[in-house]
Amino acid sequence: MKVSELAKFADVTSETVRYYTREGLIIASRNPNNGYQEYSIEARRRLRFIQQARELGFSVKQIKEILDQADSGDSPCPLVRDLLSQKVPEIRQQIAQLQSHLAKMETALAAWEEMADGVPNGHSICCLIEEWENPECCSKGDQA
Amino acid sequence: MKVSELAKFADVTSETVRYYTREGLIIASRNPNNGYQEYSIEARRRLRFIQQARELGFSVKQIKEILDQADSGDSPCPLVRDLLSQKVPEIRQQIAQLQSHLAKMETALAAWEEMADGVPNGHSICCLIEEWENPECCSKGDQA
DNA sequence: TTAAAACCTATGTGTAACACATAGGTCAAA
DNA sequence: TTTGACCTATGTGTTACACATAGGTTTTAA
Repeated sequence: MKVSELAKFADVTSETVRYYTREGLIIASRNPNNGYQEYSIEARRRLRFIQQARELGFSVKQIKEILDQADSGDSPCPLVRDLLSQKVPEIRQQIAQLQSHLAKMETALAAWEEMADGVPNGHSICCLIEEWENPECCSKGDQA
Repeated sequence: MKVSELAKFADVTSETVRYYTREGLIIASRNPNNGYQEYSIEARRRLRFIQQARELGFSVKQIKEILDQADSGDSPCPLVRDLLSQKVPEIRQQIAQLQSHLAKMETALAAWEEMADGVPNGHSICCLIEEWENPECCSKGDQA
């Protein structure tokens, strides 16, 4: 199958297929008549594998390592387990950070409901942001 | 103050200070004797503002818009509120996605505890990933 | 049959927010 | 005075593609 056929099959763009091919994650042969890329059923399986691994949070580089290991005949499973258990605490931290952001943003938005819009006055740009950790400046008539 | 002094003050690298300066978020004058960048107290305030806005999840580009608006004498507060209320649902979705990832990863890791490492066998690369949505293939002695 | 539409190719650029390297000028201390 | 720590500008690398360009190929429709 050609690039766009494989792409449609996996619901990605042709660019993505070409990218994975360039990076060596998918192997293609050449149609000698026109130089087009030719993908086999095997390529389709690999692309699905790549998608699942991406969904699990692996980077393209890491997936290449996994595929290379599998291609060389070794079991990639220990590597996969290793990478994944490293990733779990990272994800946890990302979630915690986002939740903290979200809480701050919601607090700020709620506090700003009844605050007037300050005009920049030389020592303050936007008190909404500058005082967002203790939003009180604007409500005291501290405007320009 | 010079680049590295400002950087130390705000606990960022000199590169970051230079980057913000290049992008026009911070304004510096030139020391005519040696061509060095000279930052004022005002620059320090702006840098702190930038850091707080970044912590709130604003992009550098958005912060530039906010600063430009403030510099032109208009209140940036409506813009800030607008951007922030757009951001809240995005963050929510990011959190949901990460939590879904995390759950999948933890399920997979737990299921893999007792599974043998499969060796790639032509129709499977790493069943840990390929079957991670219903992890059962490996436990059935489905190895090479 | 032919011409246009739709595909393919390779190459290069852009994205976000910096980090790092290079090459060379400047300044403070020993 | 020399050495080390600073500064300058410029260019490259990062991630995972998307998009543009220029040109060859294949398919479809008039």
